[in-house]
This record gives sequence, C-alpha cells and structure tokens, in this order.
Amino acid sequence: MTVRTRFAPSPTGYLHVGGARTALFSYLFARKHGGVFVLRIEDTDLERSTAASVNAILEGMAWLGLSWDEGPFFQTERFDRYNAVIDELIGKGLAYRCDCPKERIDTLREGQMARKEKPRYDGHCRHRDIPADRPHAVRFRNPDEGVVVVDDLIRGRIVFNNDELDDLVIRRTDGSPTYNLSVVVDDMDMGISHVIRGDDHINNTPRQINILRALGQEPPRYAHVPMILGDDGARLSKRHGAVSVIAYRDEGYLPEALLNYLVRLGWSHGDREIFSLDEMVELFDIDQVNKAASSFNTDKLLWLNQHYIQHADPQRIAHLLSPHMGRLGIDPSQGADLKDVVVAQQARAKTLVELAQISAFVYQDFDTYDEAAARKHLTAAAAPALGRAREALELLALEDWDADTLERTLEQVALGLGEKMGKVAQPLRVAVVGRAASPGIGVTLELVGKEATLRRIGRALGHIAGLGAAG
RNA sequence: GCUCCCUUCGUCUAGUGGUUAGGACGCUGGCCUCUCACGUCGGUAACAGGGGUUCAAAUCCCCUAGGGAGCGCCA
Repeated sequence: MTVRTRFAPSPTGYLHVGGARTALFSYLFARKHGGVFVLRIEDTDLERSTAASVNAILEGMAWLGLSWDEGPFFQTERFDRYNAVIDELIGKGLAYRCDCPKERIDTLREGQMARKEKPRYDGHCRHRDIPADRPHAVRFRNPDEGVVVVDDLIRGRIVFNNDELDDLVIRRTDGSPTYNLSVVVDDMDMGISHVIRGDDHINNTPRQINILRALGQEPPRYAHVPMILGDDGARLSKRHGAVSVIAYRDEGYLPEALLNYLVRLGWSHGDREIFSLDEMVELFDIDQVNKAASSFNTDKLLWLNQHYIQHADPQRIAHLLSPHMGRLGIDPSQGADLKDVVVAQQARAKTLVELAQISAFVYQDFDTYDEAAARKHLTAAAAPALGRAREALELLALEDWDADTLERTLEQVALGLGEKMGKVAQPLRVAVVGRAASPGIGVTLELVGKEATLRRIGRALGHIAGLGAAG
C-alpha cells in the first residue's frame, strides 16, 4: 500500500506553529515511507475563508521547505461531488432531511444540559420525510448501537459507544456541505492512507468512520498529534508572542531552526537534538510521537537558531541578513563585504535581527556610547592608550589594514605602554563600536576600515576631553 | 454536566519490571580570553498523589487530583 498523507488547513488565518508541526509530521511520514504528501485547503466555511489566508499558508509552507506532491486542492471546487455523495446517502436511507428550527434545537439542548445530559440532536426528523423542495438541512443517520474502535497510531486503541453520537448535519440549509462530510469524501477520493492531524479531532473520528462505513469504505489509519501550548501551559495564542510561521521569519529565525525545534516537540531520537530535514525523514516515525501536549519554549528555539546561524554558510546568512540590515537604514553594499561581517559575528547572535543590530557599527557611525562601557573605558586614564593607538594606526598602509597586522600593531602599543592588551583594546573597542562587545579587536578594526577607525578614535578623545572640561 | 485524551527536572525529552532516573534548553560555577560570544569542564533540578500486582515498579492494574479537547447548519 502506498502511503498517502495530507495537510488540510482551513484558510481562516496564517500558518501557525501548531499547524506547521502537523504539516511537518505528515510530510516526514510520507517521505519516510516513499509516499505522497497532499495539500488540501478546507475552505467550506465560505464566511471565514479568504484568499489572503491561502497565500499566507502557501508562503509559510514554502519558507519551511515543506513541498507537497499533489494539490493544493480546494474543497469549494468539489461541492458537486459532496452533494452527489449526500444525495446517495439520502437515497440509501443513511441520511435524511431535517427542518428543525434553531429554536427547537436550542430548547432541546438547554433541557439536556439542565438534566446534566450530553447535548445532542434527538433524531426528531428521522422519519418525517421532509420534501426536498422545502428548506432543509441534511443529517447523517448515525448507528444507534455498537462501538467504533479507533486504533490510533499515537494514542493506541480508543473506543466510542455509538449511543454517545448523534445525527450530525452534513449539508447546511444553504446547500453547502459541512466539514465532517467533506473531509470524509476527500480523504476517500484522494486515497489518504494515514490521517495525521491535531488531537482536537479525536472526537470527530468516530463520526467520520461511521460516514465512511456508510459509504462502504474502510477507514484510513489515524494519528492524532497533541497540541502545542504556550510557555505558561495555556493554549498557544497571540499573547505568547509570534504564532505565525511568517512572523518567525520576520523576526530573524532560520527555517531549519524552526523545523528542528518543532520536530523535537513531541518526538525525539535518543539524545540527539540537531536534525536536518533529510535526517528527520530518515529517522522520524509517527508511532514514536508523544501523547502529551508540549509547551513552546522560545529559549530553546533561540538556542537552535543561534546554532544554525553559527554553522550555516556565511554567504547564505549574508543574503538572508541583508534585508534586516536594510530595515536599520543600512545598505550593506557600501562598505565591508557583508559575508566577512557574518564570519566575524555569526557566533554572536541568536537571530538575524540581532545579527543586524550588532553589525550596524561596521557600516555607520553610532549615535551614542553605551553608558556603562563609556564610563568604564573612555576615561582620562585611557587617553594615552587611545592616542598611541591612533599614532600607530595612522602609520599603517591601507594594504596592511588586516586583522593580523592590526592586532600585532596594538600588541606593540600595549607593550610600549607597559600595559596589558585589554588596556588598549577595550577603550579602542568602545571608541570604534560604541559598546564593550565586538569580535576580536583586529577583525573589528579591519571591518570598520582605517578612515572610520581614526575618525571614531578622534571622537572618543574628544569625549574624554569633554569629561575633563565638565568635571 | 457528559464523552474522549493527557500527566518524568521550570521547559523539551530518554526510559517499555532491576539505572547513582540519562540528555538538551534555561539558570549557575570554573577554564579559555583584549571584550562579548563560541567552545569546554562542573553544578542545580523530575517520576502528580494514593492503593494494589511483584522478590523488585517511573515502567503493569485501580482510584483520586490536576490539565486539555469535543459535545455547531466552525473547521
């Protein structure tokens, strides 16, 4: 049997991380077993579905690199098929028309709730034989007795009593099919062998199996993956920060970091933490997925992101970094090669946004000194070191302006002053970077360039002189 | 309320009857060092509770508690 999985989001918003993980698991399972991964857009809710959401979902999938083999299919294009199936069910007496007004259903429900019963439709229209030309919905006639057994790949065996289930609406009064019907027909028509979805669908599963059986089909295998919660254990929502996959991209995360983080939420392979998409395909299997919900932990995502930034090809990172530099008003083509900046900085940032921030000094003069750094390093005592450094650096030819030569030059300056390297490097660093943290001083000066370095040393000396005047 | 699901360090997890309960993130101490970061060595911290079964239980069974989902003419 060929494995066929599907990801079936409803286009009522962006692709969020929970959906992305479900998509990832479906993708991995299909790839692992040499199967087919189908993308289907569940847009039967005409009120809430939008084209913008469809685009947002496709954009998120593309960014993550989760490619599908078939689709995207749109349920709105398959209404004729659903209606044919519904008519077939009516014809066979497995579904019936219902014209119960909303008020009747509401009263029924209230009474049941008051009696502490589970609210459910009472089958009032089962034998009323409503004419087809009157306004009506269509309900599936659920079996009254027996049980439905779901052998879930993640949960194990789950048994439902049919008397817990009621006759659900499969076609609305406006003629549109409902979710439980269209899902069943699509999974059947598309030959889906494994339904991998969120565990909020567990309770729908027995209904869907009953419809499938009424249609003479054997159900697929099911795997219900647990939810993702926020840092605080509550359901993940906007207030936990980004939930949209695209927002993670914009905040400077690498797709491989998000993917790696998501796959480890509910799945593991021994003690291993780092997985490329190919390695996931090789090692993943759905029956190893945890049953319990897990909390999204941004700190760990940040760690993975830093790991991937650090070990990625500098040229690629430079390419991805460029737009973030642009947001800071910097054109990286004016000045040092951005790739060289990445090489110098890539172990120092957890996101591309942060990488851009700590690299801005290479391309433009900063406005103000970091207060603590200036207080500690731009002092009268540091002035001689800065002065001597400036003298030595001025003498360096442009072709000698490289990290090694710069570092050796400054070591000589320190030696001449009878000071440790730190007494020279730190004031110089604050003078040139504005902060007390940067790559090695030689690399830092090389990237900044001779002209800007000397200019900024002059400015720092001025700052120190100003202190004396004020004090 | 009813039905279904879940429960190992703060978080992600390993563990399938016998382990000093392992790893990772975070936090933290040391080393490296011109700063920061990286790297590296160490520390911190968990089997929800209670009953069984067993020579032996995080692992099997039952109960309780806590958390979650569903109970739509939403998906």
